[in-house]
Amino acid sequence: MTASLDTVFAALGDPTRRAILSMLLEDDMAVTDVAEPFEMSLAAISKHLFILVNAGLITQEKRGRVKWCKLEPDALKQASVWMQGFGQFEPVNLDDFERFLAAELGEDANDT
Amino acid sequence: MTASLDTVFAALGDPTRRAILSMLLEDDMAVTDVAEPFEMSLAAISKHLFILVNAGLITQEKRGRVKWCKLEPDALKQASVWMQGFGQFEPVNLDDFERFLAAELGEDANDT
DNA sequence: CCCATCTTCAACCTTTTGGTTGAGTATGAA
DNA sequence: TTCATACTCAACCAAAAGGTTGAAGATGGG
Repeated sequence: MTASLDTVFAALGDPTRRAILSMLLEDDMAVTDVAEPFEMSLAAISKHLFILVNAGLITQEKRGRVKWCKLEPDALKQASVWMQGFGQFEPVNLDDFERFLAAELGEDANDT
Repeated sequence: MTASLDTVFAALGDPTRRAILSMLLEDDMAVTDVAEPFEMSLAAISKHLFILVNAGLITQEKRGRVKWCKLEPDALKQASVWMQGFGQFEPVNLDDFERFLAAELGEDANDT
């Protein structure tokens, strides 16, 4: 909603929230399912999700008892444009991304 | 140095720090000159600069009494790659950037 | 209706963040 | 030497962030 650079970058500054975004990249998820891999309470995840909603990075839709979380990648666009003003980074390198994503999930979202 | 996604995104989450980066885009600057436009103490700016150094977003070099601050745009690359994994944003749109930059400077770095 | 499930709310706690002030260090200039 | 400039350090403070727990609100199922 607000989606200022402040709220977007601040939201991205937390590894739990980045992991959540990565998970939602694969599919929409219910709140409980989002929380499952993490070693923290459901309430804590609920707060993280609220922060992501506030940054415009996800939306939530309640169907029945279940609240579905959906990634909204367009919210990253403004931030991406801001960053690219600092350097001509090669546009989209998905190989690099896959590696970073794997590292992120490996470090932050493991439930071992 | 550390330059994890955590530290980079967290550093970018503060409008003062983003404004500093925008200023350094034009030229290297001494700490005192960086602080000048802001309505906060030099010590506060010094701390912000330390956070930016820690995130790898700037480097500092002391020559004589003066400590020069230099932008290190490459530190944004990893974060940029991460973000681009969430959407195929048009690579570099400097027009958009100029507008956001102007808005940022107008809102955050005014000393009226 | 009764119960289980999904999610949030409220109160609380600890740590971090972002700021202040005053003193201290290092350097250059006269 | 003496003084001003450039910057950081240390102590402190208020507010925000990130977590907990227990209770409560919706909703669907039997």
